[in-house]
Amino acid sequence: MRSRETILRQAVELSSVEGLDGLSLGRLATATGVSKSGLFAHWRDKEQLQLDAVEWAVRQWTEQVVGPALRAPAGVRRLFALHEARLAFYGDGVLPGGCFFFAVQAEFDDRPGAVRDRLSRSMREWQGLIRRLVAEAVTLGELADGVDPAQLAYEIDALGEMVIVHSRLHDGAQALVHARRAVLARLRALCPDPALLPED
Amino acid sequence: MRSRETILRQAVELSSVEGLDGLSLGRLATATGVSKSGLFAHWRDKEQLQLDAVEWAVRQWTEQVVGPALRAPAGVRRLFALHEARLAFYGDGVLPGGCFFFAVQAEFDDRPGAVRDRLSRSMREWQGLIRRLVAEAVTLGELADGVDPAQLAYEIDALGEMVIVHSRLHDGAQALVHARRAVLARLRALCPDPALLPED
DNA sequence: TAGACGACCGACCGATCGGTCGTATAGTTT
DNA sequence: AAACTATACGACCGATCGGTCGGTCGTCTA
Repeated sequence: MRSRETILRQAVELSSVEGLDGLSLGRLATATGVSKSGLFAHWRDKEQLQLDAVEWAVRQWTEQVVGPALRAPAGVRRLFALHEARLAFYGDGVLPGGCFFFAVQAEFDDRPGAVRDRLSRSMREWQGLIRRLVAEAVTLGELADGVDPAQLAYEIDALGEMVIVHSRLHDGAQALVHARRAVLARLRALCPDPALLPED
Repeated sequence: MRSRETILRQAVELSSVEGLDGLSLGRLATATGVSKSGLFAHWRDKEQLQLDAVEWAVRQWTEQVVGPALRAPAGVRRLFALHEARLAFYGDGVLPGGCFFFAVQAEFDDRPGAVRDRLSRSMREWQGLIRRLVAEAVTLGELADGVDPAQLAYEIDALGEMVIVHSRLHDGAQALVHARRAVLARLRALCPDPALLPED
């Protein structure tokens, strides 16, 4: 039996090009060396496979972005570590993780269903994580009082997310630099202790 | 003959849901009251229709976002006016303009072709416009010297663009407030003359 | 060793896709 | 009134889609 893992990875890779709904089960089958009906032995229908593919992608994100960041010291350093881990994930580029999420959420945000619900849940968790780290940094006194967690979380998320758009159309490396500098400058301006963050 | 304008508007509207490539010519035909073969009397093939649909959407953007902003006084006020016009365009929501661009660029950025080229050209022009307005504001002395136009343009564009993502998953109105406040605070920090920008 | 079972296959189904073609019709010209 | 032209139509094409079905083969168990 071809490993489920292999098939899901391949599904995510194909979906980052042709979309999760535009993903052809026939092409996925030949790409993984399985017959099309072989796929239906593992998944009831296309939607179940889509859900599992999203689940797999979310796990990659959690393991490679959230996990490493949580190992950084709590406070503003952990917040910036999360931002940097995300940029590193995008910068790798080999894994279609970044563009997968970007493409798929744009594809499904207008269409109700289990896939959209799963995606929006994961996005809400991501937003909540950033907000929580901001609030934590404020509590620790590492960010100025009066910082609105929701406002700052929006800014950090936006500055990181747009790397995806820019990296395709312009110079991807430059977008990463811009995204890093923007958040770094923003945090340094709000952080009483300059030693907690890198110079540049 | 049904007006080309009507058909293109309908095409953009449908594409914002099912994607520009996933757009079904059959559904577009019935939605506009034209037969499917009637569409082929106006456009050679699907790609030409897609290109015209993108062109139509770009024109909407130019007329409703770029145009009004350019009527504001030059300098940092024009820069902020551009940001506000964009947010207003997204906030309207009736026109699927915002999500159309977002969905379509995510759909085509991996697939070479005339549509992708047209989209990336228009995005490059958009980026260039912001950069030019930043540089202009610096020249007029309305922004601090040493401001990197490319860096600031990235930030303004990112903070505005993410409204699209957030408005679907969370509270859209709140995202608009966050985006407006973020850019306003950033510009006020760089602007020697506080009177040029609104309080909040 | 008999048999139950899960993985997998090739062939096939109805539906829908983009696109073509012959024809009917309305309006204009002669 | 007859002839011509532009426009749009319904019917149809091959290809591809998601999904089903009958059946094969290897493995594990009683």
